[in-house]
Amino acid sequence: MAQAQRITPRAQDFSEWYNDVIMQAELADYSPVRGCMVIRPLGYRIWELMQRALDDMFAATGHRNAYFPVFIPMSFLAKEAEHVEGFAKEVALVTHTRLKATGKTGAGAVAVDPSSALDEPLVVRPTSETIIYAMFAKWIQSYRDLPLLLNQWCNVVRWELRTRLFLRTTEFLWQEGHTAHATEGEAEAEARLILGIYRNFAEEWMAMPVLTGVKTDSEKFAGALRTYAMEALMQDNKGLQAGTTHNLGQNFAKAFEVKYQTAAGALEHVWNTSWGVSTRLVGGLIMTHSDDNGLIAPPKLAPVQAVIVPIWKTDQERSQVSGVGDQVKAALSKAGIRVELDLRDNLKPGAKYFEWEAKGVPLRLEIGPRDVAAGQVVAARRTGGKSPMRLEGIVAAAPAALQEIQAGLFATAKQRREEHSLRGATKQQFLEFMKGSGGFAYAGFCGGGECEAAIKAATGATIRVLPDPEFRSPEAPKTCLWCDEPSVAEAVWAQAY
RNA sequence: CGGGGCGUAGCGCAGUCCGGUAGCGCGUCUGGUUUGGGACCAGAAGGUCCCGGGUUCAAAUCCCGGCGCCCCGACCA
Repeated sequence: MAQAQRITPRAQDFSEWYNDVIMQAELADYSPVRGCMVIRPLGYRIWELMQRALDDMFAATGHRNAYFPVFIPMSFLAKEAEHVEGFAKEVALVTHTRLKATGKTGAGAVAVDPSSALDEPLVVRPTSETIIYAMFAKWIQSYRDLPLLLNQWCNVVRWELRTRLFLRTTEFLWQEGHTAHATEGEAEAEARLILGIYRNFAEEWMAMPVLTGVKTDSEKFAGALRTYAMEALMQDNKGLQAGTTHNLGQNFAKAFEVKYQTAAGALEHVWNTSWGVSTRLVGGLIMTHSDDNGLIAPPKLAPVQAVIVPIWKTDQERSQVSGVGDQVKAALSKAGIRVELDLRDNLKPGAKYFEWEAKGVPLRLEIGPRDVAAGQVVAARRTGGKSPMRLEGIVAAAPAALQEIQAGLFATAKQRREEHSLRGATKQQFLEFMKGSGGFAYAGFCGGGECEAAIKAATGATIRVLPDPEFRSPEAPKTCLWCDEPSVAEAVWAQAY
């Protein structure tokens, strides 16, 4: 009996499981360059579906897309003090513009042409605040030019020491929104608005429950006044920062002289925001839903939402079930479902089941001679369960099943998160929690960076977020988890990616 | 950047300790029989054994030096 390669079970080794799922679902592959990955068609399709949904939401709230260059003058990065410090250790530089042939063969056939050194090296963007606000300075003169609401979809490079497919790669894809406003209040409202969009996207499209809130100083974006984030809990009970929005205050406006004239005639610096989500979301999607059989894609983001697997013995049966398969495919396709009909005859049906399961397809429709005779298909859900589905009502029943799967994934993930959340713990309980299964621990925080650092040193856990009101515990904690001084805010702690 | 593991056919591995002409499973190709949960038979193709140097009559195997990748920790979305 031929057995394809198995996926390492989650319980045995979560990291290996994660890599196995990606490889077997053919979402991505390692590149010849360390820390970089190739996103394969199936993985890229998920990203495209994410892009489309988010892009529509950005557009609906008045944002427009633009594109800024990948190369940034090195001097730009130095203009905002905190920002440089944050990124200096991980920027890639372009220092030369030419190679030359050496006349040798093999690896030494080309070499850097020393005469082509750039006077000022170019930074490969790790993020685009500097180049974008340099341009904003040109474009913004009057309060009539505000707000300026831009977004760009692009790649960025951060020279990470330790990489993981989708979660942290040297080059990754993302969107970065950049806005300029007349007042602090408007910038603050923008940062909160986008955080809400991110949360909505995570919950409604990814079926991934998130906590939202504000980051502490030690975790905020380099150069920001305040950073907001959404945080999700993965199946290994580690937190994942899934998106951030920043109120940049006037830090960059001052560094890049982005000024506007008010209605009263005064000259003032603008207030900026920036915000982003990346291909890391694909990693979050994988680690939220998938199981030991492979990927589970939430229907709304599944590249293939339904696959039809015909089953036959004789040629006559084959043409019969294929014919019905064609009809079902056409009908579902017309109903807006992304559907495939798997007519390969070199694989037995069972082999196809395993393959499509590994690839995360939410709904499988099996059609055999007995089903044709009965006027039905057998509908198997990726999340478990098989049941007959009448052919006549299939254009309604299939979308309904997909909706149920989508809702079920969210409910399951949310329940798991709650089961791995600890509220009102003592210091001792907290330590045991972090040493044990881990998860989100809610506790009082004195606001001191020393306590934050001490807890990180002791447990590896960091404050993921000071949660927004709707996520806070019914009763506010009165004292700091670590030092017992009065608590200034409830904090959510977790070991995180 | 430290610790661990690994580098042999497209993929997963054995062979390395103890040197002697390159193996297994899966996949691929051809033909046939199959198909309601990973098909079977027969045949075939496919390898700079990570790279460089050394020892030896002889190196995947021993010695020296590199490189790469994965996993774990410190730093980060």
